[in-house]
Amino acid sequence: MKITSRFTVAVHTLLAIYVLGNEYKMTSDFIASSVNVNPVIIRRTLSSLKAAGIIDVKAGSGGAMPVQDPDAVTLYDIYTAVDCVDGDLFNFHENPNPECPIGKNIHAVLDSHLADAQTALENELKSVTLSDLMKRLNILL
Amino acid sequence: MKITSRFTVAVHTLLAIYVLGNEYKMTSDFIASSVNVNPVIIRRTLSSLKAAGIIDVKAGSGGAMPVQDPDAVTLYDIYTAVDCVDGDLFNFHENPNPECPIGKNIHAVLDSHLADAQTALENELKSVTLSDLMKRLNILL
DNA sequence: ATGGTTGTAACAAAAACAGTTACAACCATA
DNA sequence: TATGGTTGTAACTGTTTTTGTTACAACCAT
Repeated sequence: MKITSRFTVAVHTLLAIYVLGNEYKMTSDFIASSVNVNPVIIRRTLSSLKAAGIIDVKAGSGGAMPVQDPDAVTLYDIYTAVDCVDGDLFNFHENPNPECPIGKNIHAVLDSHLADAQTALENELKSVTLSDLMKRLNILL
Repeated sequence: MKITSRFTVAVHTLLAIYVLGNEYKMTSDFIASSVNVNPVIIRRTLSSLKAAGIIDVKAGSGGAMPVQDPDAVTLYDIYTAVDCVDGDLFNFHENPNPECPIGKNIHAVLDSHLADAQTALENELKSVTLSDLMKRLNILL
């Protein structure tokens, strides 16, 4: 089980737009060649990021550009923008037996702990901004 | 994306064994009817939990029983026992373009943050023991 | 020896992801 | 206003992962 690569592709895409956007026109073809995937994958990613209000994409003339300040965009925002997880992170088996004392109470016993774990993950993602990544990237360049 | 139900099935299975094990013989059929899945699913779960040293399973005569103290078994132990995640939780797209400044450095920029998020999740799972769940369950019964 | 059980292989079905082709809609600009 | 490059999206394929099922040999207390 892994969290879909849509997430890291989206981060990669945003870094390209925010860091290289002044130098180059950021078309889906350009970004696709940096990420090394099919341009359609990038267009889908751009659609999601646009719907989340993080970037803008010019139809026709082409090119993606920043909308939000990179300080305001966290990894969590990107993670939700590309729908990595639909609601609960942990999967339950359906219809446990209500006749059984365990089956009847398994949700009551487990749910809060699983929610805590998911929240811990998400809080960590909220603590990192696009701006943080850009600073780190600039040191490496 | 969701974490496989093998995990919650395994927790359910262990609660059954630890809480009802004195009253009933815990066969795969018995547990399967509480969880409401095919008995083979439970046998596979029991195999994993046995391999992790948490329980013992009697072939032939049948029945599963506790080995480890419930205080010593955390949700994380169960999570790893059933292989919810193989190594990294977050998936990367393969072979980003090394000619591109972003592609070349995307791992250096992202990896540690993703590892932190994964660790936060896992630490939360480590903080809950089977014993905690049993106490909560006893209140509800 | 037997009856109920485990362990596991083999396979089918379903769901999620990833990748691809195709093409209409769009728009700066020549 | 025609054009060339681009986006947006539908439709489809292939792959992988997960889940469910049947089948049966090996096991063992009685």
